[in-house]
Amino acid sequence: MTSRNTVQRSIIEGELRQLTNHPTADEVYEAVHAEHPTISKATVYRTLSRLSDEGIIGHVRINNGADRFDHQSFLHYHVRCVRCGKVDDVMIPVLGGIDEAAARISGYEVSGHTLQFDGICPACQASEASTAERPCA
Amino acid sequence: MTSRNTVQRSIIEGELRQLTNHPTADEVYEAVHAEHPTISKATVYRTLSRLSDEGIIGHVRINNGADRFDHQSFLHYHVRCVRCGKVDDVMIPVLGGIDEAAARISGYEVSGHTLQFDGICPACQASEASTAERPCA
DNA sequence: CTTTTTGCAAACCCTTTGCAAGACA
DNA sequence: TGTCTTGCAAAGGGTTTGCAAAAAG
Repeated sequence: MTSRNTVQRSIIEGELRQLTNHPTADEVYEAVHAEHPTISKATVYRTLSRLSDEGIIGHVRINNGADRFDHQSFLHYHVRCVRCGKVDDVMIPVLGGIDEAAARISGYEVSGHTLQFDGICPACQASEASTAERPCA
Repeated sequence: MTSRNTVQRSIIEGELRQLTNHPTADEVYEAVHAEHPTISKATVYRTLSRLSDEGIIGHVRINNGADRFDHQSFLHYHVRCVRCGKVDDVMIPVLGGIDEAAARISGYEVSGHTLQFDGICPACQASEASTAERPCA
């Protein structure tokens, strides 16, 4: 139950703090691995999972794609580009009272919600306008 | 581009219409396979995907779990039991104007959104109260 | 007769797990 | 010490794909 401060843990958390674009576990692994080749993928997955369970980092579950991790752990929403897969924050106000409404209607004991937008990011909009169909960077 | 009316397609669609509990593709396959053993899993996956692309059925992307398909294709929300994995409809009103708000703030061209609640279903609440920790039916 | 769809099996992506060795408290 | 964490590799769940044969229009 007690979480230990291992070398790997602080490296992985530190790396996530640099990667502000909602990296996947695998992207975190690549970054970590580049500087610390001995750290394994399993450790990165396990550590990110622990950090998010402990509320230290955010865990963004994405429809249709790998889970992502977030240096910000408070509740906020995301939009995903259906062309290039990029994920950005959407800082609209948190939906107040909606969990209670859902609980009332469904009979579930509701603990939270996820809201995800789908769309086309500015970069892909631009490249679509000019070059017909090309995935953006 | 033209979608053909194959025997498999109508069997798969018909089966989904019977299964009103947001089955996974694999659950649809099991049901179809029970009566039509020659229909392959790949066909079920491909057909469900086509039907939902064409707006004939709904596609429910679930955080942390297999995609599900829905005999209802209009926009509505879902709640998922974190204990047993059950998925139910949550018939609260659709969030009006929220896509536009998200678009304004993010710069994305927003095409839609997904809202998913997490919680504990009535059955699991009951079994939790009595028998501590046991997944519900 | 042309194009889509099927069935099969293998491939694929993302993630988790068993286990023995190693690190932390 | 006693327990948690690591690294490795293998397994796992869910889904997609290449291909040749079959079916639809």
